[in-house]
Amino acid sequence: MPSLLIVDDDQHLRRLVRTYADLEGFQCEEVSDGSLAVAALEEKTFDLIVLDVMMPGMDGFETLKKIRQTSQIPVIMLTARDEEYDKLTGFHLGVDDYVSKPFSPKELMARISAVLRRTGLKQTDVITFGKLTITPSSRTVAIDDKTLSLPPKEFDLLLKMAQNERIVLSREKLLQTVWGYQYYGDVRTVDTHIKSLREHLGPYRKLIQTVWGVGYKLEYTEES
Amino acid sequence: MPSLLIVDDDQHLRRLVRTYADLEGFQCEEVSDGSLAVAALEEKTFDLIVLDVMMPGMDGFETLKKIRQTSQIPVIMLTARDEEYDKLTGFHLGVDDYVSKPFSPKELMARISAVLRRTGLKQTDVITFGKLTITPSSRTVAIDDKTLSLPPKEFDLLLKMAQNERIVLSREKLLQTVWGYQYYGDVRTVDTHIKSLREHLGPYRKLIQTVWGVGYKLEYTEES
DNA sequence: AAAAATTGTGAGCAATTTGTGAAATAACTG
DNA sequence: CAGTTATTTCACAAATTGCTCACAATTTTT
Repeated sequence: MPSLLIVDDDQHLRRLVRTYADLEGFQCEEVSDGSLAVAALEEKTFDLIVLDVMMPGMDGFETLKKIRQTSQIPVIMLTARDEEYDKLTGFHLGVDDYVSKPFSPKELMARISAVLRRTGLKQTDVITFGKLTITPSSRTVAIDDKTLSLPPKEFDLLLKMAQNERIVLSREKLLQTVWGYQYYGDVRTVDTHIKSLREHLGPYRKLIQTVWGVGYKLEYTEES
Repeated sequence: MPSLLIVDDDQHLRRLVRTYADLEGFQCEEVSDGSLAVAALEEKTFDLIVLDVMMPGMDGFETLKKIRQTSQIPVIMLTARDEEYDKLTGFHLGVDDYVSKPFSPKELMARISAVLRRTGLKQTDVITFGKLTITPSSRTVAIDDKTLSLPPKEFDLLLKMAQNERIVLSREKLLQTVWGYQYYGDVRTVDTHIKSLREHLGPYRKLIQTVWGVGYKLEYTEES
């Protein structure tokens, strides 16, 4: 039962979406503006967000920008007019789909299902960045067709960052998720592992970027 | 008596399939969604899964992807429309067959039998890695045309790993599946058997790879 | 430019995990 | 039943990995 967060200032529209989403068996939650949405995401995790572009205060774009700093949750945008689609693509914010108002609830539901199916598939067995491939089931990393096996912690660290591409993860967060919640060691241990992970990645070391004062992130950029 | 796992959110459909499968003498189990299916597979082994594509929550694709991380069990997919067949083939998930709704129970049974015959052959016949051949029916292993017979546990261990090529199996998992669920012995027993299995495999000892901190896997890599 | 804060790095030691041989126990075979 | 083969446990050696710390390098702030 996937969970949905519906973000719209128009209460009628929220209700409409919710009614149909309930029928499809989604677990719904509604908020009336962008900052509430960001807050809700910090509290809970959702499988998908339906986000209206036109809202007073933080509009949909701003909200999404904020959300994308901490999450890669799938997003479907509601736009007032088709023309706004250009903006959506322009911002590279990772919008999974958009629906123009007025829309039929059925269409929206169909798109929600489609996005969930797509993104569900994306959590595949392999994660790829250019010629670097991570395969969790065999716990191997392949670089330029050569496989190498990393030490457990390094592999888990890489995997965690790969699963959160472009999102900065603090040392604390990494310790929590990779090392486990009851780990009380030195935070700088992460640095040491990042270091040797970089060594192991060779030319792909630049995948791992230091975000000064915050933590690390993995980001793949085309290079030749 | 082959065992079947039926995965579908629609209870009527599950019952329908089960009724006919029982008649054919299959040992059936039913679950209503993908995550339950994954859980069931961790508990028990089945000979085949009948998996509906369209399900709330984890859909069939997602579920299969997840299953494929730990198992190569044969799968028959139930699709709502013929068009979805493209997706099935496209994703290289190793779907053994598919049946489009609405289907006649007889057709489904025929396909189940066919898949079991096919894959059954694959399983009972031989598994090959280069010049190493494992023959479950005679419980022998041939290396470079010389057959050798392994002790029971070693053979089962090798077979289990061979059936999960490239997938890391933890000691716990191996104990569960090879030794049985009610085995309470020392986990390190696995190591001992791995050791003597390696000795028996001679030059093919490198098929069995230690995945530090996790377990063992069997992986065949071309070398000449 | 200096100070402060943060990150990179190398090295040594600690801890964990695995390999291995041997011995004890169990199961099987003729 | 005796002898053989399998299985399991255990202890210790070997290997690998993880952790901390000190100091260097870098970035930011004052």
